Amino acid sequence: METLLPKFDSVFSIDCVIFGFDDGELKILLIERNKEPFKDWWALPGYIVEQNESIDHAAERILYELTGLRDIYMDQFYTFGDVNRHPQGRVITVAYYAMIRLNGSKELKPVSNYASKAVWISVNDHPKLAFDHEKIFSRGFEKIRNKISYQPIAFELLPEKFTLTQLQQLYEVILSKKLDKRNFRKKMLNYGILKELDEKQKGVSYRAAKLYKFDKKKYSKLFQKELTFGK
Amino acid sequence: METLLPKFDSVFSIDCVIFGFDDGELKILLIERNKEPFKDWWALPGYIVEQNESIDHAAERILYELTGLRDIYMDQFYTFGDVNRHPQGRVITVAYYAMIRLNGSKELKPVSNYASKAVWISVNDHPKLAFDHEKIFSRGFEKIRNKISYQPIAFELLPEKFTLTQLQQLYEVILSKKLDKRNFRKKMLNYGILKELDEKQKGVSYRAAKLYKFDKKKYSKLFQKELTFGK
DNA sequence: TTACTTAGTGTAGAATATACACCTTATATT
DNA sequence: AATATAAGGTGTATATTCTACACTAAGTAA
Repeated sequence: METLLPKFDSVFSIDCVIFGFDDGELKILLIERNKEPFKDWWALPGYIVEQNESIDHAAERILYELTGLRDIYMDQFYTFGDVNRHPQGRVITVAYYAMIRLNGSKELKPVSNYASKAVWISVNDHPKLAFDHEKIFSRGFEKIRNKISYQPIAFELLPEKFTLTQLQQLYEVILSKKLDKRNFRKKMLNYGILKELDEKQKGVSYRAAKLYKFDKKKYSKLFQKELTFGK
Repeated sequence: METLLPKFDSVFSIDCVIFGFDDGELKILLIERNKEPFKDWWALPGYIVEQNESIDHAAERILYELTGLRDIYMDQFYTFGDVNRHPQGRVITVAYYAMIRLNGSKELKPVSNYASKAVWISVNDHPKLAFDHEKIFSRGFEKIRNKISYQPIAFELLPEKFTLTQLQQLYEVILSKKLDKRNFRKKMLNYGILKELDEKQKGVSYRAAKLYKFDKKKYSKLFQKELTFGK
């Protein structure tokens, strides 16, 4: 174990709150640190922004290194800049969230040099986190909870083909409350951004549900109109 | 990697989009730079974050240095981290917005070392800005436009006592559209966050309007309920 | 065939949003 | 005093959206 705390100037880092949905549960990707400080603690995946990369690029890189996934929608949500948030010096971190499809089990890549492992852990049952990562996580969760209320971002978390019940379950875990089935379906179908497929769920031991696809074109038409106060 | 975090020649800065409302116009506070790069250009007020201050503190400090105002509500809205956004090196900037009351003319303090003057300029008619400040400004404007649709933040911009017409004008300039007088009043009064005063406007050459005050207590009760999707 | 489990559907009432025009009141002018 | 001017202030009918609520249909497993 190292004891000497090095001195350094200000550093930028990125931390990622990466959400996945599987088996009715909302999960986040956590790593186990293999370095001081907070060695052996769980933490959000994150790393230093390199000198010649944009912060968006850094976020994508970190996601890629951990999951092998590219071209995932990521959004910056807050920057944490308290003086003492990192015990070794001044580190300001820009937090991003991402939402990715976990089709069954999505294997995680062996992780580079700063983590011994990376796992998907249920948001409702996650361990204590290093640094101020609990704060970052909560804020990220809050962010998607708010966002889902006015933009159906939830599709990012579902497989390409999904049932309305799966969609509703996802809303329910993000919002932490039960929704009415009929009202939910009415509202979703009314948006006109779902395409009904000629296909049904397979491998279930009860009546199979219709599958739907998300219609990206209609989505952008609908939701790029800005929010309005009304006349 | 060892415990030593890499040392980069990176700098954090804060940039502020400071809104004011006066005489029916929405304004922002701009400075004229007296240093290279972008000497003599207009820019958003901003400065380097010091080693031992939080980013929130830095934002407040910058606002104070320019306006002499403290305890103003400021909110971080986005962090800009493109590699080449600053011609002299890597500068990542955290952008904040603030809204302040301009009662008639609010005099600005003589500005410290990085600006020759600071002035209020109408948002609809502002000069070209240095760095990527146009992008920062637009994003900040967008932010308050969205926010005002679900939280009546506009009160920050008005004098303590105001008329409903003033409030409506402010909404109109932020949203860039005309609103219906009766519907606007109905909605605002329904929120229950306005206190009608026993006082009228003075110094106008027509029928004076009733003055209202913003009721902070009722506001927090009402708007701390989070946004919901409904049942 | 029966039991089980989830899929799928409609309607009525409440609340909210929208469209729309005229009289009132205070001041300034003659 | 009378008149002109300019903004203040108000109500109602219609459309739209939100909410609450319960049963039948379809497929699978025993």
